[in-house]
Amino acid sequence: MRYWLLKSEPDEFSIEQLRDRHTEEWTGVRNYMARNFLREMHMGDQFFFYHSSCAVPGIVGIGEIARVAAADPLQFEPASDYYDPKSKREQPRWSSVLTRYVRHLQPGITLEALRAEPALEGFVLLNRGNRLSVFEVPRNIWNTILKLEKAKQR
DNA sequence: GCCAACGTTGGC
DNA sequence: GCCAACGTTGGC
Repeated sequence: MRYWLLKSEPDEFSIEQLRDRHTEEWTGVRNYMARNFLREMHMGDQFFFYHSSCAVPGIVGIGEIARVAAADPLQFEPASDYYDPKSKREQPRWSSVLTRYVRHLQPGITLEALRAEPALEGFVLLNRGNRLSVFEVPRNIWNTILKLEKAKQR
């Protein structure tokens, strides 16, 4: 099993919405590196749900992959912001996975707190200028972040 | 709202 | 295939 991080602006789609709907198609990824990661995901892989471009950015919860990548339906919807007129149905350019809610982190781990943790030095998320919205989380980093969550419960 | 970082586009 | 211009992301 592999671990991932998925970013979303909570104004667009939040962890609360994923909790309420149980599952949701993770659409709208329009970057080739991010898309390639989506295509590597397996059923049961877990991911950190990250809230970006908001008052307190950070990791807010955990989800899992409920279905492997398939054609992102929005690329064929002319009315969608994510419409891609160059994508062909015979060979779709963009992919989406089905995500399922697992749990909130309690408490969430803010970007500020992540940056303050020496063990996380070198984690892609914290790299200067990182804009990728989908990437892998190494197992040791995953475990470190879960330990941080536990430590903050005391 | 600013701006650094960086991916993408398109002219050549 | 190079690379300048442009657009987007995302923290602050």
